[in-house]
Amino acid sequence: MRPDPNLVIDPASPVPVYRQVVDNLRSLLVEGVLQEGDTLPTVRELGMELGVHFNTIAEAYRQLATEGWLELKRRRGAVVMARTTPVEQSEVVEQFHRNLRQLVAQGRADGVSIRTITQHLKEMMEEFSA
Amino acid sequence: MRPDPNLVIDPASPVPVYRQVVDNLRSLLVEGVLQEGDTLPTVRELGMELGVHFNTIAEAYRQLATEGWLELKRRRGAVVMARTTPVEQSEVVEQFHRNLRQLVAQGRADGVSIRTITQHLKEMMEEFSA
DNA sequence: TTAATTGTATATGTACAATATACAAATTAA
DNA sequence: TTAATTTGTATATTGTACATATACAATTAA
Repeated sequence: MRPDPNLVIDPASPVPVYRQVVDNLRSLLVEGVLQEGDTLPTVRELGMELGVHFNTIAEAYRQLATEGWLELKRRRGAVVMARTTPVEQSEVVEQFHRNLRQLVAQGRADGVSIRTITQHLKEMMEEFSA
Repeated sequence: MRPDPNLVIDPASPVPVYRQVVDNLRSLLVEGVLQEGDTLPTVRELGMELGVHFNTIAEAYRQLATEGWLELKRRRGAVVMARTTPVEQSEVVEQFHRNLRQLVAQGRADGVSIRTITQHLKEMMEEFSA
């Protein structure tokens, strides 16, 4: 079975397409929407659907394979693997903190109200307890 | 006076340097660390400090000027302007939501624990009520 | 008026993103 | 077993964007 991840990519974004694909899929993997043993669409299928060349998708899959999320076999497509989460490192935490700050700042600058931001942060936290 | 923003840039990051500078400064602007009337370092000063070419800094300043944060005058340097926050738009909010999701996913994939993430999200919220 | 300081404009080298195309492996069907 | 098809891979090419070098223009100060 090939669950359609229903990705949102923005061709106008400064972030390269292959990385948008990586980021989208990583979210689904972390959240468990895509689980061990699931098979992703073929590079050609997903490329067609997103309107980009299949090599761009292949690059994204390779990146996720490097991160330990996927196993790529010829003809069998990309299969989601079991993956052990790395140990928490302070440097990574600091990077996370900086990125979060900048994301919130970007949102506020773009007009997202403090109320809305708070709401989304809260939602995000509640997903964990659930 | 020229407050030193004390920016953190990572030459190894895939995010281009000029955008790292933009993101860092935008945080300081949104948070009010840099306020109306403040003057930023000259492009050559900041470039020297960060070890990049001054044109790279100029590009960042121009970006922030486009966003309405800075006014650039020859010889007078970059001056922080009063800026009216745009009205909240649903599309922007959705983008913010996607970015937040991806940031958290990235963090979890890199080993940041749910506990740590929750802690940072909470901190961020508390900054608003303060 | 002259000199120094600063942002701007243009050109260039380099790296990376995205594609085109040919190839190799694995499955399926005859 | 063999041939055809489906897939990911490898390599080359093209275009775009990042970063720099360098010359220029404007403004301030001496």
